[in-house]
Amino acid sequence: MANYGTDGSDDLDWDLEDVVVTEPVATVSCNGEASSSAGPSNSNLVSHFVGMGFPREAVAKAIRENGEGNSEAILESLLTQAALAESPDSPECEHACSDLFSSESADDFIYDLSDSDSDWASEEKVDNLSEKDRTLKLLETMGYPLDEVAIAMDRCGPNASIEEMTDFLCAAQVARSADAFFYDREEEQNKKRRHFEEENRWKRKKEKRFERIDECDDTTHLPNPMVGFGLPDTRLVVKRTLPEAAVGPPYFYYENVALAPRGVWNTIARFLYEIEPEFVDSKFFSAAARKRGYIHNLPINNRFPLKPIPPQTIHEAFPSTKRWWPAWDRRTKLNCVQTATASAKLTERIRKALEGWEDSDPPLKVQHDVLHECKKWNLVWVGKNKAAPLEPDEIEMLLGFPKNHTRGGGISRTERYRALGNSFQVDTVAYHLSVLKEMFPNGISVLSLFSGIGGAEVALDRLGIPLKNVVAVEISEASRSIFRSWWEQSNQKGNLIDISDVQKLDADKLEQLISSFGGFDLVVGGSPCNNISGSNRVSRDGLEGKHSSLFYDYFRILNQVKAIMTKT
DNA sequence: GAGAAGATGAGAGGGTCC
DNA sequence: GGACCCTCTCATCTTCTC
Repeated sequence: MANYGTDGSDDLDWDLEDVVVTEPVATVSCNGEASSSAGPSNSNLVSHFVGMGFPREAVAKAIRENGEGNSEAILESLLTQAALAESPDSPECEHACSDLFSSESADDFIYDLSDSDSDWASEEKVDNLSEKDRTLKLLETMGYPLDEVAIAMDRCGPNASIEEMTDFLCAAQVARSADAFFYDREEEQNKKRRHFEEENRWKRKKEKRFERIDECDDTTHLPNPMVGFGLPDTRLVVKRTLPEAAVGPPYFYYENVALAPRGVWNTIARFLYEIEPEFVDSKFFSAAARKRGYIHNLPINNRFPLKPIPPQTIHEAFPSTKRWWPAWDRRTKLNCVQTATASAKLTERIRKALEGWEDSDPPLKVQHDVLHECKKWNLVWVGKNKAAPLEPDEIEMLLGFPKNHTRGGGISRTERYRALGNSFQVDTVAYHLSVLKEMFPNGISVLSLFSGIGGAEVALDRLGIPLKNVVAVEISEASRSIFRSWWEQSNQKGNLIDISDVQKLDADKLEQLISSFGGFDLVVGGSPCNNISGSNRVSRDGLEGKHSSLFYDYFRILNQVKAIMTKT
């Protein structure tokens, strides 16, 4: 049920709104000649602004002043005109203000007083009060809020008459109403501006789309469902022939977010031998979605999944949540695990929103809002009305890492979330890399760029492929520490070399590494997505962004490795 | 000062309706 | 086919806390 104000202020706002709506027309219509000047050449523009609610004459004037080509300036001018027409100094507003002191209003006060039979109005009691208290009670009985009366008494002094006090209170109310009025007008203007901008945005979008069609179609069509070149237990229907330049050695495997800005995947593919990306959503491998694109030169026949098959639904992954899961939350899979997590304040707001609906489902609006937050932040139900973000160890499980993979060793909770949010989904990657098992029974040498917490290495290890040599390049000290810790704990027999920055990995260093290892069998990595991810609200600059431009280092290093290995 | 917590949209694709 | 709405997204920046 909606709550309405009880102090009468709503009525006041409605009255003012009625006055306001009529004013711009009356004021602007003074320029009657303007309407005829809007010639046929700009009739569409006139219709456009008239459609937004501006008077035709005002539109014509604004077009004359700003020119047809500058629609934003026209809008500004129209908004300014409307604001001036409704300013408190204008005669129209004075009229509106004077209404507040009209006889009708006074009648209301009288009615209130005469009709009052409360104890407050009892003559006997009033007689017993001090002069100040009597004034206060009288004004309150007249309908003024107590706190405002107190302020008025303070400002007007103890000896002020009732008339002086009512003058002060009326003036305060008028001022407040004017504020509300201007706020409303501002809102209305903002609404118009938003509407205008939205329309322009769509226009630009449409134009861009046609421009693109004219030039070349740089759109990447994401498959729906996003199953890549095939899933376990499904018949492979995809056949591909790699360009000659793409054929290994070494094999390479590149990963990034699927939902990149337009043109990004085309550019990546262009640099990586024109190989078609394989777009896969990890929800087909686990209980959480993770839409990623992979470009690789691996065979795609005879892949097999990691065993045991991980939980495929939320309830399989977190059975204890089933008890608390509301029937109206029909999620079976979680959304993409990201680097940030929900705040305690949010989960508190959810709890409070659901309290009071013990015996029935909350209203649809509440359900909708709560579900929106649950999906956005990947919340699960851990108690009555208690939604909670995933714990880091739960995310480790969802992503296919061993329990406590990121825990301890000086790694903070925030660093764990960040590192996990940036990593591979191990089961998905392992499915693609599984074809290497037959080829490298005695072990594999891996150049792991942007290695993070070692998703690729964990996948190879879980596939049973021995890690002979691993050169891991990762800028985050925390991630390097996590990976090295896993390497030591999992009793790896091979060599691990870690390097802190891909930009330090030049041709000389690569030559040195290749000569000591006899070459790399696999170059794997997912370059930073910071400037590509849809979650980035500040610098989604695509492949030219500060972080994501490191893709070109992946390309550079891969080419250098190929060149050096061909030479030797 | 470092780490944690909290607040902050926009862009792109897909679905639905007309 | 276009308009509109909904959903989803490997994040970033500021403020708070210790």
